[in-house]
Amino acid sequence: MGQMRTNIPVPVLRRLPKYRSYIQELRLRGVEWISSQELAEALGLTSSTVRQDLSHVDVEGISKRGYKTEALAGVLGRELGGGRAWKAVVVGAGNLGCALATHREFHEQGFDIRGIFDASSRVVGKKVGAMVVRGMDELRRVVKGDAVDIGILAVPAASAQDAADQLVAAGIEGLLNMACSHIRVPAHVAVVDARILESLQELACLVYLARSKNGVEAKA
Amino acid sequence: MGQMRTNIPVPVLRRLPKYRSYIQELRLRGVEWISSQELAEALGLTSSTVRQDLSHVDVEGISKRGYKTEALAGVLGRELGGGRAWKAVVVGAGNLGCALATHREFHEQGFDIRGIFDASSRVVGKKVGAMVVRGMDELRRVVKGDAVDIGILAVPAASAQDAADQLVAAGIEGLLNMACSHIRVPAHVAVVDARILESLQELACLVYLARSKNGVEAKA
DNA sequence: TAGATTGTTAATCGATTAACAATC
DNA sequence: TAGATTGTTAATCGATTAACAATC
Repeated sequence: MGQMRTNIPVPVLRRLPKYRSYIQELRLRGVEWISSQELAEALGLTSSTVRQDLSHVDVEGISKRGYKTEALAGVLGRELGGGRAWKAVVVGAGNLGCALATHREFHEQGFDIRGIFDASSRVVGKKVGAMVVRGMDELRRVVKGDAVDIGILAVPAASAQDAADQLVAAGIEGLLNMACSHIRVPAHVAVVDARILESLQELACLVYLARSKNGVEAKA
Repeated sequence: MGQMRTNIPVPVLRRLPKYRSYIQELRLRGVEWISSQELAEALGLTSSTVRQDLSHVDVEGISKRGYKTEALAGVLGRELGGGRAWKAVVVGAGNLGCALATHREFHEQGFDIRGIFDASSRVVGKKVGAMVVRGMDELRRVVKGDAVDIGILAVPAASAQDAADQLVAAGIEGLLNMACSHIRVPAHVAVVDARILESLQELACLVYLARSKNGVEAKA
């Protein structure tokens, strides 16, 4: 089984997917070697940061040539996928929940969506890809029975805490919170906030900043 | 018009939405005052961090009582919304694109989706909420005509760069990239990666870490 | 060989935390 | 008043960057 390192600093961990997607692109273009300098330029980092980051990962570069893209792609895939298929369920069968439940890239990256659930009887029974939306009363059985690791929370902010409680009660170990809402869980459950709205707000701040730097007043 | 500060450190900026959603919840519960200590406990921070963070924002606490939730909610809303409606378009009318185009919370938080576009003639004309999917040939006219600020990129990784290029050519100033793919843009265009897959991977790492800490071997 | 590039150690920078006087 | 809590300054911690010997 692939070894996932557990001692990589979070900032590094967050950059690894960036490296991977860029390396993937390079491989498609037939590029076989890449230096820390080139990687840094492409991703907006310093070559120092790149070399430090890659030192956390089981790959060796070669002086004067850099890193082999094939080796990098392999090791980053193993590192990030954790070498295993993670099982997940989606709670909330609105537009976003359905989109996530059928998102191909999740499956390609080792996340296996085992079901989609919704509290509303109006959507229970609806087909979503190859799945059928089930009621929350079935959540526990599926999570326990399939040994599901992760719950993806795609419900409105107002029901996020309630849905989270049910997932935790069902025995889930990790929660991806798509809602823009603070949820509380016991210490043994990991939570990551997807922060879509927050990303949009960050972007708005950046645009605003860029405009004021250029002395341009806001449009309109 | 609301003043958005442009000199707030990024880590602080990223925590502000967390404060806001929690404060929002407190207000619904009728809580009028909150201390830095209580905020810190609820959000998993230190009271020191909370006070430092709030010092970047135009709000004053009162000794022995803390901060007024109403004042906090107001100032955080202004700070994050930027006091203006940002105009955005969505490119990519797959599940994710449609979900984002009709996402209520975006509108509530001051993001006005002015259109949804797709390169495939098979989906052009499809209804998405109150909108109709348009072809990429109309993108430029809409972006220029409506003075659209932001483009939301919800296309497959393989077409992300191409779609980004078209948005940039149309005159967009900021890009929210939902694809797990590295895109390059001119320096005057801001990009924020939504990192959904990455969040899921981070979560998997956390779950893995928690298990190994507890000496529990991976399930199955 | 000479020059480029790695891996790693040391220096810098910035964020978080601790501490405490001011104040309600 | 006495005690709690802010706002802010100083100390600590960790991440990023610079520098450079090793090496291809």
